[in-house]
Amino acid sequence: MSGSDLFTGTLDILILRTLEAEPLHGYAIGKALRDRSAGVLAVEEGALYPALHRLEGRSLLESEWGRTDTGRRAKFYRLTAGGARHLAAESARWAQYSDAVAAILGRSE
Amino acid sequence: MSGSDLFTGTLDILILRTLEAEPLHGYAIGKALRDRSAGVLAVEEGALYPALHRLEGRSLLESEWGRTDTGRRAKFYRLTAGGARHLAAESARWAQYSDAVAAILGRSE
DNA sequence: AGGTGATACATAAGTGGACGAGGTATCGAT
DNA sequence: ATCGATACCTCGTCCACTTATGTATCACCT
Repeated sequence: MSGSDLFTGTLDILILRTLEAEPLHGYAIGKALRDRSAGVLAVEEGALYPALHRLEGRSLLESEWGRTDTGRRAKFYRLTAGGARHLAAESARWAQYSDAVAAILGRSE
Repeated sequence: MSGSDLFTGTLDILILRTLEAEPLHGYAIGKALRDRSAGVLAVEEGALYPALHRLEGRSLLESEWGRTDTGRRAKFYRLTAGGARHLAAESARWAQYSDAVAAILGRSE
């Protein structure tokens, strides 16, 4: 409970969503999430890579080794059709869930 | 993965928030959350009671045996000062986090 | 030449919360 | 008398996340 950890279960959707626009390699996904959230979504590597393997194991992602712009070796992940479906479903579930929590917590204004 | 399970870490705040208005007993807390969220927040008893004990162990809650309106024996939980502080902090963290997730997921736009 | 920091991947041990399934007991209603 | 709802509890299991550690390459600085 370091105060900056993720709420379990959200990482998968965040990854899938990040890959919806374009294939990216793992490290770039972590960086993208951190940047786009101004540091709020600080994904630890020890959570990120297992998550990617997990998602690939469920065929929600596919991977392929390649090279970055700067010529570095990296594994690129791409969303599968199943992954897109899963993202849509889980994304809806998250929306419903966070609305419910917000309703309980009450708007802070 | 029943499709209605909680996102780990949110249960504590939901409980604390529910007790902010008035002391309630465990079973009533679960029911309140389920009712106020139209069934979205379905708290299993196997998660609820351990959570209450956990929170009491951290002195965020205090408990006392009593009787319900209908005369049934029940353990009533009350928010402590520390619990209120914890709720405020974690509630803010949740707001920040869910906003970040919403920004990534890009809903409502 | 050596050191540092960022990039890029990976796994292992440990923590801890939620689930599922079981249990006890009381009460009102059928 | 049994059933469903109320009200509590705990145990085993699973699994996501943390922390720590490891490999390796590359740019940059001194």
